Amino acid sequence: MTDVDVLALDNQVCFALYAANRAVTARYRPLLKTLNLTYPQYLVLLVLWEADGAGVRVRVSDLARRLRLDTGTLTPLLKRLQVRHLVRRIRSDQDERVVVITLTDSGRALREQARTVPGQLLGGSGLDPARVAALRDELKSLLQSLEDADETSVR
Amino acid sequence: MTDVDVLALDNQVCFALYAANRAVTARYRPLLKTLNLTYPQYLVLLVLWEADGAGVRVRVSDLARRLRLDTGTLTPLLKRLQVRHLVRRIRSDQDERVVVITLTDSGRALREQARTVPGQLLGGSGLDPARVAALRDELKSLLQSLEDADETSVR
DNA sequence: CGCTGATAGATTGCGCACAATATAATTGTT
DNA sequence: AACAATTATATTGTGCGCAATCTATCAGCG
Repeated sequence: MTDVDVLALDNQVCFALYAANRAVTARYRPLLKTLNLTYPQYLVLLVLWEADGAGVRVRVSDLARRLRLDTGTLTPLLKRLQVRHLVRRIRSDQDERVVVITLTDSGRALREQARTVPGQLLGGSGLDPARVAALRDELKSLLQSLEDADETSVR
Repeated sequence: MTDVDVLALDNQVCFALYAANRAVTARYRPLLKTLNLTYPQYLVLLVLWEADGAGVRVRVSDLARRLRLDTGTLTPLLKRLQVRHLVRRIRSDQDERVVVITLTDSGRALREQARTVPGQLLGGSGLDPARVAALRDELKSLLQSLEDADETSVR
């Protein structure tokens, strides 16, 4: 492969990622609109629902690590969910630096309405589930590679 | 598959896409920082550089179509590039609704500095070019499927 | 010509993303 | 105990990304 090809490939794959990501979240938008949620808010709730079922306490930093977001994104997002009484933000007694996020009953109840969301997405798109799963695994692998590289370069 | 699996964060392609996209653009950021560009600004310039070489006029709507962005994103972005004298925004004489975007000499010159950007990205990450190319093709195919579905649903 | 509908772009407003910085609490060290 | 370093979250500011709305222009048609 020539240098030119490598340069072009970089641009192509990054743009493909950029465009595909927006196309997919655009596909989510009308579905989540019925729950009055944005896509990042939905992701936060996915983590909270999962932890709630397992009886695990979720701190802001847990959400940050799981979703690869920082507090500049999460704090205002969580405040908006709090205003809507979907979550509570409670400062920990043991360590007063920590804020624990818990679901309210409304937040817990929203899970039932959200159950139908994933199915309506790819199900209604005529996309091959096996190919989609393979793509997901490639993306996870790519993410892992990038994060591993960051780790080692920092040390 | 149980309901729990469907809502599990790790099982979602969309999250993999979302996280991988941000990881890749984060990888671009320090490189583009040396040119004082953001990733969307860089994408706009890629289109302009390409059209400039081919002697093609680029309208705002051309950028919107190519990059899948709307004017609410593009207009302020282009104004910022204009303030920095990288592009000109000229309203067409033939059709006064149209705004044509042209490169200034500085904007054209920036292309040389940008040449080294892509190679440093995935090339320096020890990722297999063939796998990256396959990923690009899958993403393009996904994007195409989603856009085709939108087309038909509109009619 | 005057009207209607379509088209191109701009504007406003909201919600992310993220860098940079700040604040407060905790831990480690001496 | 005093203090430096670390950790957890919050705040501020900038730039997307997109929905909704607006203005101006153009094209078609009686």
